Amino acid sequence: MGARKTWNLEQVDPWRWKIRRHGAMKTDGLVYATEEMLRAIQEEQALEQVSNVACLPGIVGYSMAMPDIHWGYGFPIGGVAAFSVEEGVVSPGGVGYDINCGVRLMTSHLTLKELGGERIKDLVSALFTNIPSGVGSSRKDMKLKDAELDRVLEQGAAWAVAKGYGDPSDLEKIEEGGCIPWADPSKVSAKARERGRSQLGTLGSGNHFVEVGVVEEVYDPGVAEVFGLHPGGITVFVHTGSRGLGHQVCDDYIRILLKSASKYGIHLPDKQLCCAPVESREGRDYLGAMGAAANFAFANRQMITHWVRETFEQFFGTSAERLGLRLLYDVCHNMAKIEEHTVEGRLRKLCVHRKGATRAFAAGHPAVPPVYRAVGQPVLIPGDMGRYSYVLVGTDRAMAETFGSTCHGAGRVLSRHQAIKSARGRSIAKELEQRGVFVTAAGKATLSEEMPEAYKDVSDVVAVVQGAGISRPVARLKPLGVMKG
DNA sequence: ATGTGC
Repeated sequence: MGARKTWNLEQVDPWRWKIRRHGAMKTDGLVYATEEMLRAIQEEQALEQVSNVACLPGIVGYSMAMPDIHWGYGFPIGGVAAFSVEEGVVSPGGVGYDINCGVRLMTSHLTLKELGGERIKDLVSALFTNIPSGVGSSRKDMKLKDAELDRVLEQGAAWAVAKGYGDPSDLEKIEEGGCIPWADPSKVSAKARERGRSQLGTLGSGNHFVEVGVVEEVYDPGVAEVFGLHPGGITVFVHTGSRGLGHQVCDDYIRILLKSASKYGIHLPDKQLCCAPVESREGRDYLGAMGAAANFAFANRQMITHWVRETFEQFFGTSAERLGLRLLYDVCHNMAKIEEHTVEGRLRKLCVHRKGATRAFAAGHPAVPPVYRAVGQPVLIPGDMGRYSYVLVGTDRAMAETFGSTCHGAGRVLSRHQAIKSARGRSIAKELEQRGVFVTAAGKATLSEEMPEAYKDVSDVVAVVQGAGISRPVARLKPLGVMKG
């Protein structure tokens, strides 16, 4: 990656830092972080990636980085960048390998009392039995035929609901209603289809998880009430994406778009930023395939939600309705979407890339479900498995400044390799149990890779987006039991 | 993230 650069960062306020436009940059970079966080970020060369993104044609506003920024393929993880639809580009590196990786949260009528003692262990074990997880996990009983897979890729979560996974009322509580309408299954390669065919309804590995938790603290009682969050209430997080299908789509289109730079005369400071004009054939094809992979991920989370409900029904011997297991919301954190935003007083059509960043639309926005429109979009921020997670809400400031975007999680501080090294000779499961969190994982190295110290303290990340005003805390959740992939 | 790296 070359010699480490000394960054000329200009502090705007305690939460914002500007990278002044230099070299081939077409706009400034804007990093949301505290001074302390910035030191760690600089060592990772993620800031060079923020500058590189600012060099791409048609960028509108700043090349931004959220406080959970770290190094990624081409674009940093935690990156937000918007491009003009007419003159700008779309880039697979700006979305990431796990297309529509995202999080959903369920609330319930259950309280801590009903999960006391050893019960949480049995519940997590039951989830582990009912939801396929781990690297290469598949469902042998469901190898989708091509026509059926096409419907998944076109309809997303609605396909799953039509098949009996969950309730039609779930759909209104998913970003985009759980369906990217411009998805084009015909742009998804045979190889990607083959990988996805038996993986629908599986969790995957790494930081993907199902987590049973409890509402520990409410910061905004009014909004929490609207979201159905009450202190002591049991919640369930589902974090997963588009599995091998989305990975293959990304791989396929990186290969295709690597040829677009010379064809369209785009200067790339880094080949990993390969991209094509939004309105070119290659650009439209990628968006179509990406939308299809996103719909696969929506269907995936919907199916897993159904099995979570079934597991709770078996475990507590009563219906999911009586348990009140209702979907609060489902957010995407690896996506590029065509959205309209007001820029310098003018309404513009933009291709907004959020890679490891969450949409955080404010109250009143038509894309916020009617039930939440008066308060704003729920923003789901999982932390590491030992500490806590947050629910935030979108703000007007986010609309004005970040194209309605905020952070997506804690962000790594140790690489997977470093984490494994530092976990050697320890039992991460035992350490977590001492902190009151029961964990189980499909992969042998997963618990080491995912141990709490491998991540920033998510409360520090949330403090930055709160301080900057681009989202507002509603509640903090504590994990009780986690099933990892 | 990933049928996980050359």
